[in-house]
Amino acid sequence: MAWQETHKEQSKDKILKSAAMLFTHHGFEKISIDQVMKKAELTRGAFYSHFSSKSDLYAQAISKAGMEAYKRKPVNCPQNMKDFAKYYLSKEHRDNNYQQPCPLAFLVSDINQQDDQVKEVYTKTLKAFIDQAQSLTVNREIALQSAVLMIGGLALSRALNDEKFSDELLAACKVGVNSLSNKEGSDVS
Amino acid sequence: MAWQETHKEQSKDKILKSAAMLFTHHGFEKISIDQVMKKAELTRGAFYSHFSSKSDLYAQAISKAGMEAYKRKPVNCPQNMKDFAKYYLSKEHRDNNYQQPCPLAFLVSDINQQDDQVKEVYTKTLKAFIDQAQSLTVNREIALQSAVLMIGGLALSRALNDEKFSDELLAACKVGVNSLSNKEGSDVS
DNA sequence: GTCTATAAAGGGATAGAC
DNA sequence: GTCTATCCCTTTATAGAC
Repeated sequence: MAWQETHKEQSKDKILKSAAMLFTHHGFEKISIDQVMKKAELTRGAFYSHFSSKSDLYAQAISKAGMEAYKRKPVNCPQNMKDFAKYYLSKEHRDNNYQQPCPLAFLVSDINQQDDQVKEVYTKTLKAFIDQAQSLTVNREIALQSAVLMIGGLALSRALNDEKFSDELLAACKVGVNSLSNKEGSDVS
Repeated sequence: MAWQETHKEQSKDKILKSAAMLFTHHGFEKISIDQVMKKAELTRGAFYSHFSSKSDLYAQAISKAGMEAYKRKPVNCPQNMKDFAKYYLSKEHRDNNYQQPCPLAFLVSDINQQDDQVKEVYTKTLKAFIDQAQSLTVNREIALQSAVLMIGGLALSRALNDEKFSDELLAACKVGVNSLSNKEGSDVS
């Protein structure tokens, strides 16, 4: 028999999904609890039956967004680094055309301002991201460098108001990830 | 005869210096105009004689912090990419031990939430950063990749609550920048 | 130009009815 | 568990004296 969500679990899930999207796109400070609850089709007062604070919501929302994307799932995940980078470093991802963009890139400099619960969740998510990269390249150092090129490249590209420059940056990062993967095996550092 | 700052220019300069440090360390939203003015040893009311809004201050503060660091200055700037990366990807930089850290890394995901004036200033600063990198590596694509490894690596390292992991990430980025520089000339992609 | 005082708005969190 | 109403604090921005 299929899993039945209770009413409370459904509400919490809607709040988390709304929060993940809003926070990722606009950052922690720019989004109010009221906006999150409105998007979840609830009212402010109901919020504290599910979460102890706005910060608690932030941590759980990042966890949900990140773990759904990077938890080991053999099906429906990229089969090599080139595909991973192409998907990740796309203009669509940069231009908010993914429904749930990657919180690692979109929120990277937000995290340092938050409490330890949030930092913990972010750290776990980055580790999952790097595990996924490492499963595609074997070499850990290359996985780390590729992760920085992808997450850092996407984050930087989003901060620019010069589209040509931003495109150039994304392209250079894709080339960088590909050449890192290609050199693997050829030299053992 | 030496340059004489007027009283007004001195005040504005103190405000900008205070704002650059506070914003870079704590982000735009976490810092109030009051905090900036207190650090500059002035009061809130005086603020609007110098700036039209908090956002205006943000743009000018980022510009000051960034341009002082990356405007072409033949003296006192790194002579090769390895030294540049060593200085930039240091634990001291990550751990807030530089008086004026790099706004490109510390604020990267903050910028997308701001108005176009701020994005414009950030874009100019990144271009100056990349020009400096390019003057040390010649090849533009390598300069772009090195910039992402440095800025993205530093930004990511600051978001983690696992110090060993963070150290490992910084180290991998340093290695990455160095191997990019070393391969230059050897292959013409 | 700088100060004190205050207007005006927004948002986190809580109280109590249903 | 969810609702409405509200407390309370912070913060941006402005007014007016000096």
